[in-house]
Amino acid sequence: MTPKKPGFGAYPLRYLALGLMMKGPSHGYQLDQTLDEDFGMIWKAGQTKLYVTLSTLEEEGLLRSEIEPQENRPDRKVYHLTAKGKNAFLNWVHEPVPSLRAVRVELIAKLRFFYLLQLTGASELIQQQERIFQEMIREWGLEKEHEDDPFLRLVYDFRINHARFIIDWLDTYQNIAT
Amino acid sequence: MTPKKPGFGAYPLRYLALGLMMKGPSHGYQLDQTLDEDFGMIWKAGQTKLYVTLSTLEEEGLLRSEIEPQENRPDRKVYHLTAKGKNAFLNWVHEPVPSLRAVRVELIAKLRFFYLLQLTGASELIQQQERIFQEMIREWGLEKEHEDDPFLRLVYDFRINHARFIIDWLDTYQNIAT
DNA sequence: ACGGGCATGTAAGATGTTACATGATTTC
DNA sequence: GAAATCATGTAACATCTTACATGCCCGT
Repeated sequence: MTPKKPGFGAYPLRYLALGLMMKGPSHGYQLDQTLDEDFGMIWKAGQTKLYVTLSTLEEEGLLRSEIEPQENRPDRKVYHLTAKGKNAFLNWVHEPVPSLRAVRVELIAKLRFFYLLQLTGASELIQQQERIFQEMIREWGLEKEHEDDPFLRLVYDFRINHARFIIDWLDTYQNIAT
Repeated sequence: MTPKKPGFGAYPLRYLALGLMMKGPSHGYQLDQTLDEDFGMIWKAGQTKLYVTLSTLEEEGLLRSEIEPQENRPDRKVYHLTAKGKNAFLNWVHEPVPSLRAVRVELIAKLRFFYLLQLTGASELIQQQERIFQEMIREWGLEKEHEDDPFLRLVYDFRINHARFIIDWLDTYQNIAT
């Protein structure tokens, strides 16, 4: 009955689909192409997956659709955002991601939308995100239990430096792109 | 009929389970505890998942089991590696990972096994891995199509530096731990 | 008499993927 | 006449996760 865990794979596609319609109504085939143009380097979704996602989104009330008849071409099913859908997207896009591994795809997708849709609040998002990662670094630094295990020290070292690398990149991004 | 795509979530657990038995036969409950002790900081698997994985592995002929009766305790199902299972583990553990995102969990798990089981070849694995990532950097550097899009430049910058960070860490690891 | 440890699974449910179905039009 | 583009989906399959089932022993 409840979605609970949206699954790592399907999670962003919902929001990518919603986000693409922020510029106006569109139909599956076109969305698939726009997705490839604007997010192709970040995210590859099969065409069919997108259609499935769109149906789901309509069932959930985040989208609504009308059929647009065409001559000499198959009819189009044109979707547009509902208020609920717009809201869901805006909440998502302003929300920092909870983990380092979500940066590569999900956070970058969010930043992409800030850029493409010229949304405000990118700086705030980046700053929130940095604070979250700084807090992780602080907590990992406190873990003293692994002092006897050299392997664990290296793992924590990896994580801490990974987080630092991402924070640095976010700083660079903020300076250049906002 | 064929496994094809093992799925990102289940993939390492198979090999973790096999690897844990390299030290000798063991049963599900114990494996669950060892897994938590040795890999807890890297990987959390529910107890049930492990049992399911063990059954699957036995069906595939990578493990075999005997029941060990106990007094005043439930019987144990003691698994041991078959030749095929041992082989599958050794192949996996020496195989570099294909992507940056697989480093955090999968590559580190492999390195953990080199450490715990005192296997030879860690240096070779690290060097192969570095070559793979260096090749990625080279390819990303060649992508000139995104020169007009400042966002894409930043994304490629992110990837390249991400790969560099990981290569650096691998160097450090190799110097300290091998 | 109850919580925790020991020990193992099954079966159902949720989720994700993709092969296939359809069919007209335009371009080579 | 073959291939690509336009346009959409269904239904089956594969995979993953977890709620639940079972049951004894030990300590407090």
